[in-house]
Amino acid sequence: MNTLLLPSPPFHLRLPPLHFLPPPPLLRHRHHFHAASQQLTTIAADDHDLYDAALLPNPHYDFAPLLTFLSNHPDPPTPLDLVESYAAVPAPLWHSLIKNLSSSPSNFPTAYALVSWLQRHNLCFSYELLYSILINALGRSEKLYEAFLLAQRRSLTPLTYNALIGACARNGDLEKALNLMERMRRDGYQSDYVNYSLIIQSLMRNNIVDVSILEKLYGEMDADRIELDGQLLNDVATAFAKAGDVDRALYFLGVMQGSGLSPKTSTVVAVVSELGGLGRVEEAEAVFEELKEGGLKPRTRAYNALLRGYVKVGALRDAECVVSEMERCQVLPDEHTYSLLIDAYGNAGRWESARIVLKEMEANGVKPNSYVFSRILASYRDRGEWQRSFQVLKEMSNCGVSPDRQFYNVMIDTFGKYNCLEHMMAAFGKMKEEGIEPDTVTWNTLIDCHCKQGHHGKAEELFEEMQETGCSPCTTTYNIMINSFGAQERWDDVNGLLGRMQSLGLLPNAITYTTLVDIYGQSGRFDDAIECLEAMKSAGLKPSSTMYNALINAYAQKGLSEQAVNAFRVMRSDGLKPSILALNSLINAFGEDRRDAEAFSVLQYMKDNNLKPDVVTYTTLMKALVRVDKYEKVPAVFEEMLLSGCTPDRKARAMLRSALRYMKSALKV
DNA sequence: GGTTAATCAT
Repeated sequence: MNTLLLPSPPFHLRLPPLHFLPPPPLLRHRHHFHAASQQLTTIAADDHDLYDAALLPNPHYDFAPLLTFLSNHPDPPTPLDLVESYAAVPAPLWHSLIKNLSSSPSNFPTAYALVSWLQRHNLCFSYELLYSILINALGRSEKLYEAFLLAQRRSLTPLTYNALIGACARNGDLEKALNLMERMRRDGYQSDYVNYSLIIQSLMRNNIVDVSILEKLYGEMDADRIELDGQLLNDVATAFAKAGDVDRALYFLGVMQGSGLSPKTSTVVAVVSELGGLGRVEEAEAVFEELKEGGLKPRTRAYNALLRGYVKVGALRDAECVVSEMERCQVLPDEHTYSLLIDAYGNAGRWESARIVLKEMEANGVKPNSYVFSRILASYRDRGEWQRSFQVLKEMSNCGVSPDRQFYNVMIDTFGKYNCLEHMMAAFGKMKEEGIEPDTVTWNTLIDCHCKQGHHGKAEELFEEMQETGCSPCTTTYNIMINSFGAQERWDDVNGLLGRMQSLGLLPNAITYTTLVDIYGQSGRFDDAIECLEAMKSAGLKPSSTMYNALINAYAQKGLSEQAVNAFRVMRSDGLKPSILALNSLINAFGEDRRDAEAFSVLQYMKDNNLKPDVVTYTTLMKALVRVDKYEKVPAVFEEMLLSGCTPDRKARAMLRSALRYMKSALKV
């Protein structure tokens, strides 16, 4: 796993101007971190000779009699001469033998018997290492429960901690892995870098990366000065890309380049895809070009990532170019390629072209499936054209494709988001009629849409029904219900939900805490709100700007400008950048507190700090003026908004109109 | 590979 052993890079990334970032903090001490905990992985990497030696009949030691004896008599006494014949075996040979044995699940009982035997006769050193080899092997063969049993028989040491964390991460039990890591840190040990890789990989497995967890992990790695090897750098870069922090991801690509490592294609693809998703197509293209210049042939997934960007910004010509380049390079388009292309035509209102793509798809032997149609439906939903649902459904059946669960989930969400609760419930009924079992996403969508329309009673009924039909609520479900009970100021029920989460072992996430801050803040319970903020910090989650925004907003709406400013300061001292959202709330706070001059000084602050004021900024400023009866100053603000390139929306125009109305009535008097 | 939850102006 040493970075020096990796092949030299086939290409060098030239990155867009992002080199304002500080030098890599994690690479300063790469040669200093060699905790005992790493021995486990070191054995795997470095002791090939010994490892092989243990497989073969050893010139000095024949283990066969011992192993035969142990598999027949797991519970000795062992004849003394048998014990003595192994007294001089060097420890590394035992380590290798156990590792070799436990790599095959059928030999596991023998491996375990051997470890117990060695300990009983005190023939080896570092039993912790032996046990961690066993735990590690159990984790690799999906025997997490057995791994825990084995670990719990003794107090946890760095070696067993690491083996157990690895076992959890490999088996997708992220929560247990994180809890163990936390305990390990509290006990004063640092975790193995391999475990950081395994945990980050497990974090990415469901494709949505929780930024707070990632930030927390990265903070620990930084604090512990964990060495970032090639694998971990790739994992961290990919995770940051998938978490939406593409600048961080680009930075780690740069770090790899600087250390002479080549990023994996999958890492580059994740970055290109994320850049595309953010509409940063020039950068996406630049990184993609680097991939090609390095002599690597991009395949379908890489092209799809680039295509995503062009579709996102509506660059239809560029999107078409990508597809023709794929043809030229004989890279076969897949369902994803086609569905992106269909998205692009759909977004441009070119339904006919989209239909042609569907035909082409069939002609090329890629059968359209529910996935493609759910993408089409989602893009209509995002543009507000929920009526198209029926058309998509018809088109689908023309192609002989039946909707699957996820398609129905999108459809239910589409109707729910546009106030069509009857259509939504009808779709839900049809889904069940067709024998498709609703999942947590289905129920969450149904419940949340009812909450959003203010039908909290129905939402609660659905929450009960969900459980009656045997579908277990997840963290998201609880977050939705906490929000609903909070809106109704049912504080005991909110606590009831939190208690149930805890008894089920569901950890509150950043959204849970933010929701709590929001609902407590909105109803003026600021002490409770701040308590939640503290609880989040002590749970080890990094407070997000969203959370502070919720708090600032709550103070703002009550006209408590001093407290809002204070919350803003605390946010800054936590190292969070002021966002437009937070500053708009601050303007609102001053406005509601009749401090219009200060509201305008926030506008100045935005301009001085290269933050572009938006429609909300100007609308809130106009409101601040109305609040202090300075109607005559409103039109100038509206004017400035237009000049700064903001398109006024309904609310902005309404604000101007009401100011003009007040002016007129003031003139009459 | 697609779907769900929290933050700004009437």
